Amino acid sequence: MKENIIFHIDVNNAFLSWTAVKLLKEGYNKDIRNIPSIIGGDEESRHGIVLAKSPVAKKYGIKTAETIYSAKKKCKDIKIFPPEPDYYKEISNSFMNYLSKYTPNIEQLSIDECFMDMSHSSYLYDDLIFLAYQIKEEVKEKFGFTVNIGISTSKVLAKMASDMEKPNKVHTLFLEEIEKKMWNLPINELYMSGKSASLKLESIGIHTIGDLARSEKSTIEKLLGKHGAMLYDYSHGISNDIKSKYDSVEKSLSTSETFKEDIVEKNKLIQILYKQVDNLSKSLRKDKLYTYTIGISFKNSDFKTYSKQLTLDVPTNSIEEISKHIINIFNASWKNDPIRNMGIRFSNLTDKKSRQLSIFNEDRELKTEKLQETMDLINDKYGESIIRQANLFTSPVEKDNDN
DNA sequence: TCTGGGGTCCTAGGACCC
DNA sequence: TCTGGGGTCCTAGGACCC
Repeated sequence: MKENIIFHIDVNNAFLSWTAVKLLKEGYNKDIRNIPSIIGGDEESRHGIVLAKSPVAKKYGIKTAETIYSAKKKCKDIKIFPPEPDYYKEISNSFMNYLSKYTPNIEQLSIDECFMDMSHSSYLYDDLIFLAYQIKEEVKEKFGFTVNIGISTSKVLAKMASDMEKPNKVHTLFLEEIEKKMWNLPINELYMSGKSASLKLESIGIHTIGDLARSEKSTIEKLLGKHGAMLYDYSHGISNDIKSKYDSVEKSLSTSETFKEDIVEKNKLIQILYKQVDNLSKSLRKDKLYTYTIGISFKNSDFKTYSKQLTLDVPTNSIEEISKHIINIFNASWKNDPIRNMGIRFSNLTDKKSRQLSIFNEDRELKTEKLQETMDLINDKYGESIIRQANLFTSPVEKDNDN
């Protein structure tokens, strides 16, 4: 039997590279990959974090997800460019589409990375490494950005490999290489060993991936539970179970928004919830899905988060019904505190087949669904939601507005 | 002029059942 | 006065990823 061969392909500084390519195409005189630059959200609307950085910015110690405020302190000449999500999606799609010509077994892990299962390709082993170099060059030629390609026999090792030296590199990380190439890395560079797990591991003297690999699995499991057992296995290159977000059916849908200013008015919050229900339930209906569980989450001015959810007996995707529950959940959970960020989430999703219609309401429900479908169609055609439920326009009556 | 948004999975504790 | 044990479902919160 042939061994598994997995490629992990990762775009170098994806958002920044993609914006760089776009700017060059538009005639911009600089390649922003070669200057201290970042892609960052708008500070004014409190979206001020670093989404991607150039290698030069990295040299200043700027990290992804830190505040733009602090990035500016590290480098006062930093150039900041806004993210362009629609453009990124477009370029990601054509990139993935291009890669899929090499294998049908391609698994997109996020907007800028994927696994390619090359096990059943007709290429010979040595040719596969050559092929990786070829793909890397072709991508650069065709799209104008560079990638890293990691090659191994499992997803975890392929992912660890593509993360090694950047940019524009191909790395292998086969089992016999992990001791030399991976065990000397600090523990927080192991995939899925984040801040919390790494800190706990450090506390018992585990500083490198090798330290973890040489420890007792049972000790790690006691410390970190199931997650610990998984990390231990990862340190030995065992496991093939990174799950793909894009291929499988969605397990939950959510949306959330950070406000320009904290909101304390109940009516405003409720209006925002209605808007979120309108949008998110549309995705539900578009995918022909129904949700059992509906929830709201809050982040207040102190950055504390809390949430409340409700599971229904009969799943739904009706804007009317979801709105009704959302209001109840809101009333039962909002602590009257100033809210910085609020969002809703649908989970426990199901498709129509497994759904049980309650017998008595079946007729009415089907009619409502038909109506909703028609409304979605019209709204799709004319852009914005020109037809909406009446309750989206009228402010709910609130008598107790004093506390 | 601090700190996004969209996901997945796990855990601890409570309710409820037999 | 006593108060098992196994299972399922649900909730809230948190860790982790890009």
